[in-house]
Amino acid sequence: METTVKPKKLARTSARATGGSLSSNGSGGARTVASRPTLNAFQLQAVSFFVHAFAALSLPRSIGEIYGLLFSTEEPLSLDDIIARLRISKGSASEGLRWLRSLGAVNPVYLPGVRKEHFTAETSLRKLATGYLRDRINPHLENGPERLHHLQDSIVEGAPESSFQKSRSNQVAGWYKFMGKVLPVVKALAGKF
Amino acid sequence: METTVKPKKLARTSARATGGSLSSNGSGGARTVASRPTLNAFQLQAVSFFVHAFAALSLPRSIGEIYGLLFSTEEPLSLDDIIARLRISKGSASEGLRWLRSLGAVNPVYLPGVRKEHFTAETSLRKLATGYLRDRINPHLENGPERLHHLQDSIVEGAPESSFQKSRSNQVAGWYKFMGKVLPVVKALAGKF
DNA sequence: AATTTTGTTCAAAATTTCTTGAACATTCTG
DNA sequence: CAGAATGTTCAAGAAATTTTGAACAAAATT
Repeated sequence: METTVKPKKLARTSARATGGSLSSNGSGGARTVASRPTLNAFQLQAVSFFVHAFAALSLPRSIGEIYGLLFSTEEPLSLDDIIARLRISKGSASEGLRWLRSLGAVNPVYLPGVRKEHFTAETSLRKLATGYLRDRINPHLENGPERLHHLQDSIVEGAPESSFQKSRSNQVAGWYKFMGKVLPVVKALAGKF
Repeated sequence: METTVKPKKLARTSARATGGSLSSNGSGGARTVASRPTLNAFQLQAVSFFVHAFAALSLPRSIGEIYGLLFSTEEPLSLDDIIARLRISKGSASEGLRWLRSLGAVNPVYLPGVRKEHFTAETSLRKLATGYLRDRINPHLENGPERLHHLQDSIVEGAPESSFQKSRSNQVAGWYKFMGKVLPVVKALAGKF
């Protein structure tokens, strides 16, 4: 009957196989510009790995797939390469690439004489962490001071509960201070990897 | 035309007002055990605050609401108190409370002579962070070594791309080391708030 | 033991998020 | 410039998650 607590994502149904229809190719990857729509064993593992890892951050599978493919491929790949290899739609690939690019998780590569834009994966943890914090965490922290003020302004001076409420407000203020302390440390540590 | 990048959640439609139908009550909160279904200004702000904050972690709004209510209420509240005040279903309240409890974000309070289980919010950042890391992050890190091995095992020794693939594997190994370094530091810093 | 109180579970409904695919915009090539 | 190549956008469909509500289980009271 499973009486144990199961704090995962409150999920109940959940299920979306990592598989799909990614064909594997004995060995070959891309050559100069790549175009053959198969993944080698390493690429398959990498895609699976990053789909899982990105899911931990509640990011869509397509983004994990794209990053995993680029991470595991030495040659720069174009939008069409990605579409052909991962069998995802143009729309997903385009939006996914944009997201990764804005984060700094993917680098454009200029290939002389080649029209299509090509990309490789950024693997510097410092850059990845910085980009993620900048795009996904900071936006939530920025209006922090304002939100804290809202909280403080809603306290009725003199009311019996005001003392309790003030201590809670201070608690929140402390959390913001914590974020201010911990984020730089994380970035500094990330720089070493 | 907004040509600027907008890496948020890839959301396009999105919209679910924070408001809802939480009635505000001039001043009064709960008395001893609470049961009047209104929120004071401070509680309203707190609920809004935590719904927003939890959303940053992709957690459902009901969980943010419950934690926000408990955080902003001095008296312990029961399941029915929460339902009445937040106007959410029994199911949501029950599952949300279970999730918060298993994380350690909510503490059961024993009130002599009272049947219903009552709860207060845990506000120690150390406990909150520890619980979150334990329940949401560690599970993803635990099978890390195994996943890393899969990656390494898929490398074909001697193949021209094996050198590249090995360097990528090492990259991943480094990331796991980073997590091993940074998590303890975060916990240690959290202890001070 | 029957009844009431309290809390959990889960199928169905509501909502949100993601993917697709085709239309559109833009840039390059001949 | 016309046509082709490349890439973006977004409405509609598909899929996943969250919420609801009622049935069920467990514990306490009479």
